[in-house]
Amino acid sequence: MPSKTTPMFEARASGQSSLSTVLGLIHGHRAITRSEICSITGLSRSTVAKLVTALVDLGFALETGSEQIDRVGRPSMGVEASKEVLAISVHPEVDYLEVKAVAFDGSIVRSEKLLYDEPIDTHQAVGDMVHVIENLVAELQASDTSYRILGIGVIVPGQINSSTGIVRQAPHLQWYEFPIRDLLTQRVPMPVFVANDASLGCKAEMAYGAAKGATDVVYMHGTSGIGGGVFMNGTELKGFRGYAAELGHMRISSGNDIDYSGIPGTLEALVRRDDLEVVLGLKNVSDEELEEALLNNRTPASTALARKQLEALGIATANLANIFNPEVFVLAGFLRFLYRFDQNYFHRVVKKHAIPAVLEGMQVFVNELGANSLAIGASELVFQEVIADPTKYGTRAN
Amino acid sequence: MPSKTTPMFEARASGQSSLSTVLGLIHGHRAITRSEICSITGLSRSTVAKLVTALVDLGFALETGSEQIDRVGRPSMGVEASKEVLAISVHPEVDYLEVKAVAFDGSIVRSEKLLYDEPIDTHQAVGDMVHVIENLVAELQASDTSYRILGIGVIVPGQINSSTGIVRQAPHLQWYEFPIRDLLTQRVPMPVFVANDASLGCKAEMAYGAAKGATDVVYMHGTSGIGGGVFMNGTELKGFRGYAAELGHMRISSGNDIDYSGIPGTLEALVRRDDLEVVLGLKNVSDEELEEALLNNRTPASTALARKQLEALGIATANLANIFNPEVFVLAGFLRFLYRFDQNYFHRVVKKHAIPAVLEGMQVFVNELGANSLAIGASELVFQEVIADPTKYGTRAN
DNA sequence: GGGTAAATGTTCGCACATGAAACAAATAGA
DNA sequence: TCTATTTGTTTCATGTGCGAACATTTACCC
Repeated sequence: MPSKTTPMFEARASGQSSLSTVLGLIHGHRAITRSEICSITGLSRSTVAKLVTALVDLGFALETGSEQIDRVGRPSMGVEASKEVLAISVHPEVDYLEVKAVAFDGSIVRSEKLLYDEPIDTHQAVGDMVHVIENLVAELQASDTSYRILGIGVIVPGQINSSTGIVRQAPHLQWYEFPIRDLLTQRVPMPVFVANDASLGCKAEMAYGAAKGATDVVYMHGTSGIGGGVFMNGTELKGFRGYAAELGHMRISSGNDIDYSGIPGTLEALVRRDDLEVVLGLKNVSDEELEEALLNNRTPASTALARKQLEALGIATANLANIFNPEVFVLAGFLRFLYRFDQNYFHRVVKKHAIPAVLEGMQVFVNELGANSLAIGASELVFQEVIADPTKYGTRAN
Repeated sequence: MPSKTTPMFEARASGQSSLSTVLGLIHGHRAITRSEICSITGLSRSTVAKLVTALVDLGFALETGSEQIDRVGRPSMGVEASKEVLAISVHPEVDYLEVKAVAFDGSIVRSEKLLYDEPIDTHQAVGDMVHVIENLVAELQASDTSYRILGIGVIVPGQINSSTGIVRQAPHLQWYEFPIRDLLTQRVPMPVFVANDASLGCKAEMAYGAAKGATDVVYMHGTSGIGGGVFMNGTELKGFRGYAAELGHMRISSGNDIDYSGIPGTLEALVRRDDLEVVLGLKNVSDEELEEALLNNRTPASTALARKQLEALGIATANLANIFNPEVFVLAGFLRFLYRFDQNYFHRVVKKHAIPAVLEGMQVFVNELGANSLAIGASELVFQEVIADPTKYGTRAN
């Protein structure tokens, strides 16, 4: 007796529960209509209605009046991500500590910054983080809005084991084998997640920036070294122990210049922000100043250096294109304006070293998101967890 | 009213339907007990019983008498993958065409080989494939066992777009932009899948060989060029258009030697099987002969060359370790004995160029599977499809 | 040899996610 | 105002999968 309903053993919608899927959609779009959810997920109207009501009950979403016009038919009801559900991002750097509260719809609700005149030790770093977080939480709880803070995402410029939450090395901060997650968890009553800065930048660009909508993305972030983030088929490349995507340490030349890890001929050894500052007669300037100087005061020496760096960057990009065949390649940090210095030259180098097929349809972008990109990425660490199991983090877990 | 049963909106077992999961387990283990299925999947005994019965009804599995002893309790019933469910692998090469019938339990049921004295054109290649396949099918259908042939997997030594089934380039075979899948589909009444040889070798080693049980694997296969296969978190790295994992074209040196694609300084340009033959005074020998000569007739010249190649291979391996942080690294083809020539030296080079963290727990293996590895990989193309939707391919799709 | 504990198979009923169908509601356009 | 279109709402049927109770088969102890 064949039936028109669900066939026996039907394959379920891609992996997670439908509740997660729908919550992910709402989060990703910030605002969406119920009918859009139907068409994207393929779920029926009745199911979507039930799921949305459940999410509203759980406090993750709000139903807004239908606003859309100009179309035949009953207008679909809008669903928005709650602005009261928050994650806290924590970003320790050499000369500052920045803590932000990011809402479930991606907006920044609060922001605190602590400046350091001199380097601090790990002990003080943790103390400061806890202190700033506690202040921020108190402030939020005192406000009129009834915020719900679900977790903390820590942005670390270095190698992290994301499953243990231990910082393996962050040369910049002089952190080595530093169990930051456990130390924070002990002192803050919330789940804590730790990730690499480049990985988070990539995540943010994919959610709301240059790589929006793309599923196969390679991201390179140039600060003092060069960090990388890779997403393939929508999921992050983590590797066996979580140390994957160390793109800066790729050896591309036979030269002997060494990078921060002592490896010769690597991308990071060849493409150095410091060298750009030197050739322009600058020291410790901001990205904005360096960009301004590089693009507008072109000298033979600076051009030669930029070209040399662009060649290395192009070779690395081609290698990564051959390896990953990405849809979008994002250049962030100082790579952004190094690329802009002469993007035609860069593309020529890439073309020379990549297999033609992998370049078909590949797009190179610079990062779109500015100062908040890392905070948004860090909030995603928390929100992805929430999306994976909404009932666990919801208000009325009845 | 809280209940002890499934909580509302419970997250379903990782993605697919339970029927797929269980069928995948049976396929992967060849033989497994119902209680093992329970503990691995977390499904209840009653559910597993129902699913196994369904799979037996569908013709994918058999229930065998319980054989296990030496344990308290009622012995669990064994479940085996059917030997009557088949996939056909087709492997065109320059000087031969090999077609095999692979059973759902991984065994090779039939094998046909057609030798060529001289290169053939694409038209003849397709004709020969169809012919050999038809013969094999007729032979199988005439046999006593009632085989069910579910699909064809084609192994191509070159770049494939796996979604369109077009061979972009296979320099060896002189195939360019060759829509092999559609051509075969038109003439053979079965689903046809096409994939790259290295990707299939990797798949097979993961299923039954050196990388068994690993989820994060990088595989390099040296024939004339160097092909690669990468699996991360259990899923294949395909990239945006399916051209990912072109590991041989990674540039690692500033040298000017070019590879098959005209790119200078790449792994493939530096690590060449031909060069090894030349330095040993050989020409067009088999892998076995070359291995024998390389390992047992060591001369200063061959040692110098092998070292040079091992250094390049080591740098590439380190780069890939930094990029992927794999659990297992598999070297196949002539890389297998190049590695064995001096594996200590290789490991020293890797260690020098990789970040220490990514080498923790990383294992380097040579391939374990021999002549049938590609056929098994090709059969997986078909079987994975079957596993994803068992009811579609089952016998009694009632 | 008989009893007991442990593990597994079997059967039954129930929970719940989901779709289909029928109906109600809200819009644009004629 | 009527019609077509689209969406929300309600109700019902179905299939997956769990738990519980009971049956079966083994090892082990006396």
